[in-house]
Amino acid sequence: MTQNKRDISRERNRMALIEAALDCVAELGMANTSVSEIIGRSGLSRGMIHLHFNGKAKLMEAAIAHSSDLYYEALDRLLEQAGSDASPQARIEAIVRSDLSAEVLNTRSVRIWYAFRGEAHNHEIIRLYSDTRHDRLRKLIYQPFLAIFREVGADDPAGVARDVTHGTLALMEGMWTDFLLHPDSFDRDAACRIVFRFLAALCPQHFDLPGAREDG
Amino acid sequence: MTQNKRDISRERNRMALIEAALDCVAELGMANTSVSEIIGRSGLSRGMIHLHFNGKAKLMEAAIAHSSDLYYEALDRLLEQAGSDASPQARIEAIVRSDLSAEVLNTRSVRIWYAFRGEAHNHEIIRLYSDTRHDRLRKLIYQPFLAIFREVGADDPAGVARDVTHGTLALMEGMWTDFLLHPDSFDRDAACRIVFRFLAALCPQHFDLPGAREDG
DNA sequence: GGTGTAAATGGACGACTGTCCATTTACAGT
DNA sequence: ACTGTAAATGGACAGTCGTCCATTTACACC
Repeated sequence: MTQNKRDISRERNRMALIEAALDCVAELGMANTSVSEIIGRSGLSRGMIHLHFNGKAKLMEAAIAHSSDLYYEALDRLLEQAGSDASPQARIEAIVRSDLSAEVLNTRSVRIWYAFRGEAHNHEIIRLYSDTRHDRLRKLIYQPFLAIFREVGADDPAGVARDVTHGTLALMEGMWTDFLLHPDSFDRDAACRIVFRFLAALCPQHFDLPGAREDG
Repeated sequence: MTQNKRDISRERNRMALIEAALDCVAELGMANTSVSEIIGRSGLSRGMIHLHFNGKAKLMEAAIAHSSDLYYEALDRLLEQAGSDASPQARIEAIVRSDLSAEVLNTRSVRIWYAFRGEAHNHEIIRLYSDTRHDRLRKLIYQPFLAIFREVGADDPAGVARDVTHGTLALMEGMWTDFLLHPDSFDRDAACRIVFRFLAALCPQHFDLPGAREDG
């Protein structure tokens, strides 16, 4: 068998350390995440971090990688169940709704994400994962926008799609920040509505929200 | 005289500690900002932090307060020179341009801001200053939007203005994040253009950018 | 100039940090 | 059941953390 009782135990302990580290970051922040805290939460012994990761720094790198994986998995799951053969506007809507859903955007995930990013300039790896995540989301949303602006015969569909993609990502980023600072009063529906109101104004034929454009 | 040589020296040292602390946060992040580092940068002696602030925690609180003041001052200065008797759309434009200008948004300021906010949930004071800053910006931008949507006779001008204000702030927030992660490749003009493109789509009569709306 | 008082110094202090290794434990293969 | 090997333990270790205070310095007032 490829999975010994040993290997299973090893892998389980490895993951326990990563999860404990992420819990720690979410609750206490980067500054207060110590080896002792992580060990205490995992219930394992002190030497495990050095054994599995060769030090705290490498553990944190594994933690950011895992955190990124969790984000992708949740996003993919939601997008898959939304259907991939939908219209461009439906795909964009699904992405926005997924990115702002409770499964992807919650207290734990947002705190971890901002804690890591607050230290991005000190750790190459964090920047790398941050960029990868951003690029992937950008590509996912750029294609449908490009299709839309080609369809309506825009002068420079690629340019417009690029700008609108950039703006839409910035909008979602801002909504994440809102959630970080006020998780209790945050209104997911309102956040979606505002994003769609902006998109409806930019392409009323595709996101036909009544009253999106109040002027003109 | 109200300002002794002593008082001046005292105040100068106090500020030196705050500035050193902010430099530290900007360069090393919250996690690596230690008393020793701050002292080293300020050139003062170890006991000064306890003497002036009664501990590191209080010094950091003073630092976030000072950082917030710097933001307001720079923003006010730019808005004042833009003129306050301008049209609603000109005022909004001035706010957006100021918030994305080099004076307000630079490597130091953005790193400090995100470092503090990454730990917001641990420190009541940080959340307080973050909220205050956000509220102030929101009010500054809400009024002109309200004027615009009243002027065009929107069904629910207050509601629309609220949503558009929310979205515009989120957009700017997203642009700040872009700058944090890629200060070298960040394009201020492009960032402004994208914000205005979105606003032009929402109210074409007021932000008449050619080609803002490609569809409809 | 002498004196009182506040500012400033810098080292001592215990607590805690992350690393690492000698030891123990437990599973896999024979 | 025995043995070899990898996993896991938990304490020792040097280094750094933030706090605090006895001492020195320097200014303001008389």
